[in-house]
Amino acid sequence: MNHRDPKHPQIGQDDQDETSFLRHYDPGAFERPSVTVDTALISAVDGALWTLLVRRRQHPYRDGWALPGGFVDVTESLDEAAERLLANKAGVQGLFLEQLYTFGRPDRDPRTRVITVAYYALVDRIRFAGIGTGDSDDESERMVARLQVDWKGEAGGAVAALDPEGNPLELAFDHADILGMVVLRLRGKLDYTPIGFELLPRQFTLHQLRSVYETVAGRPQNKDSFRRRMLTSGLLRATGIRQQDVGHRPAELYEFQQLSEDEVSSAND
Amino acid sequence: MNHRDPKHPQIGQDDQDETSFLRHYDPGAFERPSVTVDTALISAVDGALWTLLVRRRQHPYRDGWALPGGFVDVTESLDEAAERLLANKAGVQGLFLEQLYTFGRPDRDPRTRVITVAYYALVDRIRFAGIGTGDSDDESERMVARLQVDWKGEAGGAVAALDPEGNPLELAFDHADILGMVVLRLRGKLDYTPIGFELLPRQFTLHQLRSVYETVAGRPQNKDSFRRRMLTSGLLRATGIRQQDVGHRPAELYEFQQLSEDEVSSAND
DNA sequence: GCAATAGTGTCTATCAGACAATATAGC
DNA sequence: GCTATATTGTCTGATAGACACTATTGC
Repeated sequence: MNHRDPKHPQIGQDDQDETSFLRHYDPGAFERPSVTVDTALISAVDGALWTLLVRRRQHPYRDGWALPGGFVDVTESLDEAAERLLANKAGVQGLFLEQLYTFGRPDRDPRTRVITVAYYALVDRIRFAGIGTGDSDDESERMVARLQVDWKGEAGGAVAALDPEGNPLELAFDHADILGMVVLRLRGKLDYTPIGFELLPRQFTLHQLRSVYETVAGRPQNKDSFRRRMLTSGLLRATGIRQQDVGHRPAELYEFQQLSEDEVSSAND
Repeated sequence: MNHRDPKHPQIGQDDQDETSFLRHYDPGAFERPSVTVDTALISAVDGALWTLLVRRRQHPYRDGWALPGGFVDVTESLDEAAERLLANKAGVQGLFLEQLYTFGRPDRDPRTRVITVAYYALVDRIRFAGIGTGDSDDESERMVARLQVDWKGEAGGAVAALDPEGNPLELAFDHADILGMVVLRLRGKLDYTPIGFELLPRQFTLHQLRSVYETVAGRPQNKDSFRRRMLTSGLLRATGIRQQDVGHRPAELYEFQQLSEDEVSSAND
């Protein structure tokens, strides 16, 4: 924070007194980047990951598709900005929402320097279906898009987005990179945190849970050991309720439940 | 990116033409946050994690200690800013350097809204010793500080910094939170990425490697299985060289080497 | 009964932890 | 030889993958 760059004279070395410093501060007097928040709202449907995109109505990338986002208000935290923008643009609140990474290539926006703090949010496919068909507060056009993850041996990199018919969409800015990092993050956290449950409704079968894991991980999960792992993890609570009208033996429904350490150890009897 | 907030009129909905838009853009005309980069330079010495701090010479937190950092230049990327500031303040280049998290509480800096993109860098204890005693380009006072991680059962949270005599240091802003997140990140990546090697000189013994792992993880690592895991990982290359003057059977020195998949499989013979 | 999936029990390979035994340096 | 640590080999318990078998629904 000690900086002598003449472009930033207001926060310099020579101020002797705090109140005097604050009195002389002029926030508009030197060049600053803009800061935005962009959020990838992710769901898992039909064995693929999906996200919500907003049609751009101005340059650059006019008529292209972007992650819902916007400027950070000077009075709100980054988390609050992400919450607010997701509520405005997607009409959802209270989702799992976590900061992903900050993208700041100087040329990522041709207008001016824009640094974006990327977030991702997770939602179950039932709520996601409602979001995809609703309207934004600002009436901007929305679309759900399927993520096309074709990484070779070495994982990582940009991820394309396809419309429901399978046609590629033009993604604005570096949003394909953001989506790629979302997939990497999800895969990395899948086995060590309960993010899989955030993609499912409150009650679900073990089969549905495994399907979500396979969708996120991008590879099949062994059926037997997956069942064992989940049942002994202490993260599930059996409801005693079973599926209805499935044409085969109905599976039991489970709920996500974070147990205490005591309960975990006694659950392993 | 669709935003109607009147505080951001320059990037609005109604521009019909890109060049016209760019011509009318005025970057200084509305309220923007400042963006800084702060980097925690981390090393592992004597069974503890250490970092480099810079003495603040102005308000707020005058005479307190801060992570080396500074403003992001409008023409450079975030990674470049972190590289540049680390070179200026610590005189080191070419280290492992990775973005950590972006901290943006509106009140984290009383002067104005400052959003900081936190990075962490890793360095072996030999180079770190040189950095701690050197001088910054801007002649600001530097100190190496030991991280005191006392997390109870639930891990996470702020981490205190102690001077070499063990006295607590006053950390500026939310830098104790940044250091806490660094420790969390290191622990999370330790078993899945080769970050442990970044904390060691080019050649090292398995004992030294295990010591680094124990320092980062904050708990002992089983000696036998650690040796086995490392030797079968394909990440190590035996040099044939042995320690000198150690008063006991000298251990072999290894180097870090990322092998191809073929080499990994044949290394398991 | 048939089809389809849920759920249980068991065997095996792999790997971590524990521990014993041997090797090699300085003194 | 003595001390200290390196290095190797072996045994055991926990867990994942594989597979056989039973259970329960709609039709």
